[in-house]
Amino acid sequence: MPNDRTPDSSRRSERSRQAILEATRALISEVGYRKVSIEAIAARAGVGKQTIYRWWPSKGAVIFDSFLALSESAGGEGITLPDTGDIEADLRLVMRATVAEFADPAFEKPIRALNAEIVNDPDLAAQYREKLARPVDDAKKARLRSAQQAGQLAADADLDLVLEVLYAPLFQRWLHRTGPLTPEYADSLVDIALRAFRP
Amino acid sequence: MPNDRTPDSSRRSERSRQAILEATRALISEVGYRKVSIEAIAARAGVGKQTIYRWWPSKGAVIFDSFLALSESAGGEGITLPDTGDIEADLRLVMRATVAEFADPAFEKPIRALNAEIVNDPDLAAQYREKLARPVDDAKKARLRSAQQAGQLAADADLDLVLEVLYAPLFQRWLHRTGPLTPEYADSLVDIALRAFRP
Amino acid sequence: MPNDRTPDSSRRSERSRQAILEATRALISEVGYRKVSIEAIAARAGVGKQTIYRWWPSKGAVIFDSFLALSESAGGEGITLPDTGDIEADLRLVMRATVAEFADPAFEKPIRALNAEIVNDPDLAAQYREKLARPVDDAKKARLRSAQQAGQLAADADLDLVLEVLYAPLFQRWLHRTGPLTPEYADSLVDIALRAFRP
Amino acid sequence: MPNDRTPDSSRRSERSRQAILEATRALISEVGYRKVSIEAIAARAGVGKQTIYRWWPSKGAVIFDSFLALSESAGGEGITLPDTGDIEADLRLVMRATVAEFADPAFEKPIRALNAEIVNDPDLAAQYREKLARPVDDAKKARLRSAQQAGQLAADADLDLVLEVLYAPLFQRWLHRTGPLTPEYADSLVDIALRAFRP
DNA sequence: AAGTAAACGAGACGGTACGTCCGGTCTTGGT
DNA sequence: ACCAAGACCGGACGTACCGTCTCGTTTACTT
Repeated sequence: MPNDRTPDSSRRSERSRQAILEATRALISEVGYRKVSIEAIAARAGVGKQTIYRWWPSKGAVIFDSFLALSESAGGEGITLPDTGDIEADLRLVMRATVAEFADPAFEKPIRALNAEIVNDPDLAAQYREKLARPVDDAKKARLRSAQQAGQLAADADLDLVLEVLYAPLFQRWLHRTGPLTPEYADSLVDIALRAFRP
Repeated sequence: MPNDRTPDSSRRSERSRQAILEATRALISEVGYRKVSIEAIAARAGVGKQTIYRWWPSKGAVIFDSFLALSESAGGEGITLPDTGDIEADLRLVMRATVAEFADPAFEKPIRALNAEIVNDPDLAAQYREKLARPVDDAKKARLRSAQQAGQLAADADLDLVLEVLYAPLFQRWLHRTGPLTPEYADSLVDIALRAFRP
Repeated sequence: MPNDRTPDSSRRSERSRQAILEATRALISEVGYRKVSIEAIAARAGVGKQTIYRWWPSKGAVIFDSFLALSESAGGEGITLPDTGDIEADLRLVMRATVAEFADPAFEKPIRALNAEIVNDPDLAAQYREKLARPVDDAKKARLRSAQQAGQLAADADLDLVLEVLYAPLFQRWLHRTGPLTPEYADSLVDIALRAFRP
Repeated sequence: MPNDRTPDSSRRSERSRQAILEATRALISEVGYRKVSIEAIAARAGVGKQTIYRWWPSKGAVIFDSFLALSESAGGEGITLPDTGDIEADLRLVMRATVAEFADPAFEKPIRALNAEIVNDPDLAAQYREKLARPVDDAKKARLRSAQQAGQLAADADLDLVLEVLYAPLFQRWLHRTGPLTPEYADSLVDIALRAFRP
C-alpha cells in the first residue's frame, strides 16, 4: 500500500525531469549557486513551478539530483581504482588527483555549494552519503582490502577509519582554507595513514 | 586616516550591538539557521534594520560576531590545556571533550550555522581561523610541543598536520553525519595520531 | 443537427452531470461564490476536470445550470399567480413573498453568485432571461393583463414597464444594499405602480 | 489611540499612490477588468506588490479607488443639477443623459466590472454608496426637493423612493440587458415617476 | 547651555523569490 | 467512447525578506 500523498511516478514526464536537471546545471554554472532559484529553473526548463515542487521537496534536492545525474552519466556504475600492487604508489596517485580536483576552480563553487546545503539538511546529507560518497568510498575500500590481503595494511584496520585519516584532513583544509593543497601534502597524508595502519 | 564611508564607531550604541548579537544567538537556537533573517534579528532586538546594515556587511558576519562575542566572554584570553606529562591521556581527555561538545544538541545548531556561512565566504573563513580557531589551536600545539620535548612525539612532526589528523576525521564525521561520535572513536583517533607521529 | 464540436450527448453520464450540479450548489452555499473553482467542483463531485470542460464552456455556465436544474425541479412548468380579483391585494402578497425570498440568507449567496456571472456574460444573461426570468414574468404579466381587463390598470400600460417599476427598485436595493427590504417597502412599491398605471 | 495595525499614512508615498491608480485605470481599459492583476498593476506602476497590499485590502478596492479618483477629478465636489423650474423637463434631461452614459461602450465595461465586484463584496458596496452614489443622489434629491417646494411633487414623497422608481428600472434593464435604453424609455420613466408622486 | 551631526527606531519603498492555487490542456488506465 | 484521475504549462496569488531610503527622535560631541 503506497503512501497516497506520493505522486504516481509512472505518470511522470521524463522529458520535464531531464529539462529541469539540465536547466539547473546550466544555471549553477552561469549565475552561481546562491542565485539559483526555483523560479529561474522552471523558466529555463520551460516547465511549471508546480512540476518541480511535485517531485522535489526543496531546492537543495533539485540541485543535488542535478549533481547526481552528472556523476552517474560520467562515472558509470562500477568504479575501480588502479591496483599496481604497491599501495603507497596507488594512494599517492589517487590523493594527488583528489587534491587537483579540489583545486580546480570549475569544481570549487558547486562543491562548496553542495556542502553548505548538506550542513543544515540531514536528508540531503543522507542522500549525499548513499548516492555520491558511497560508490567512491566502496572503490577505495576495495583497494585497501586488497592491500590488507597483501600484508601492506594491518589486517584488523577499520577501513572507514583509514579513509577518514586519508581524506578528512584534506577536506577540512579545503573547506576552511586553512592551508594550501599541494601534491606534497597529498603524499604526507598517505605516509601518515600507512604509518598509522602499518601491520 | 579613516575611510570616510565608515561610520564613526565612537558614536556606536553598545546597547544595540549587544541586543543584535543576543537576538541572533537566540534565533539560531530557536528557529534554526535557515529561518534567521535580518528582519527577524532587527525585530527581536528592537532595532532598526539600518542599524544592522550600518555595522555588518552580511548576515554571515552578524552570525559570526554573535559567536565571537560568546567565545570571548566564555573563553577568556589565555587558554591552556592540561599537561600531566602523559600525552596520550591528555589528548584522550581533550578529544573526548570535543566529541561531547559536538554531540550536544545545544551546540549543534549554532555550529552548523557558522559552518554554512564559512563555506562560501572566504573573508569569514579567514576571520574564523584568526579569531576562533587560532587561540584554541595554539593551546593544543603548545601541549604537543611539550610532548615533542618529552620525546613522546617525533621532533620533526608538523604540528598543524598532527592537529588535522586528530580533529579533521571527527569534524568530517560530524559535518556529514557519516557515523556516531563516541568516546571510543575519540580514543581511536588519539591512537592513530600517536602511532603516525611516533618518534 | 448538432454542432460537430459538441460531444455526443447521448453518451453523456447523467450521474456525473447531476453530481457536478449538486456539488456546485453545495459549494456556493458553503464557501461563497469567490471560492468556487472548477477544481473544487470536480473534487467535490468526484469527477474529472475534463468532464466539466467537455460539457460547459465556463464556470458561469456551470453555476447557471445548477440554478436552472434547481428551479426546474422546484418550479414545475406552469406557474400561476393568485387571482382574487383584487390586484392590489394580490400584488402585495407576491411582492412581500419576493422581499422575503431576497431576505432569506439561504438564497442570498446563490442569487448573488448568479448575478455576478450574469453581469459580465451576455450569453448567460440571455439564458437567464429565457430560462429563469421569462416563465415567472409571463405569469406575472398574465395576472396584470387580467387586472387590465378588470379596469384596475390602464389598458395601454406596457406590462414589461409595470414589472420593472414593481421589481427593479427592490432588486437594486438588494443588490447594492441601499436599504432594508421590509413588507412595508413591498407595499409602497405596489402603491406606486398602481398609482402610476392607474386607468 | 489609533489602531496599531493601520500603516501610518503620513509616510505614504503620494507618487506611488497616483502611479498605482493611473496604471489600474489604463489596464482596465486595455485588457478588460477580469484580466487585471495586482501583478500587472504593480509592474505597470513601477511599484512593489507589497505597496499595493499595504494600502488596499483587495483588488476590488484598488479598482474602486481608481474609479473614485477619476470621478473626483472630473466631478469636482459640489454637483448641482439644472433647475429651470420645470421638473419634468429637467428630469428628462438628466435621465436621457444617464441613458446615454450607460450606452457608451467606454463606460460599459468598467461599470459592469464594478457592479460584478460590488455584488459579492459588502464593504465595497458600502464604499460605492458613500463615495460614488451619494454625492450624485444628493444633488438629485436637492432638485426633487425644490420641485416639492414648487408643488410639482407630493410634499410627503420619500425622495429615496422617487430616485429608485426613476433609476432602478433603467439600471436593471441595462444590467440584465432586458431591453433597449432609448431616450423614449427615459421619458417614460419620468412620466411614471411624476404620475406616481404627483401631489 | 545651545547647537549640531551622527546614530537610532521605525517602517515604507522597489524588488525577487517563495510555495500555493487554479485555469485549461493533455495523457493514461479502467469500464 | 467516455470517464476518473491527475500531470502538465502557465500565471496570479499573497507573504517574507532583501537592501535602500526617508522620517522624526535621541544622544553625545562641539562651540
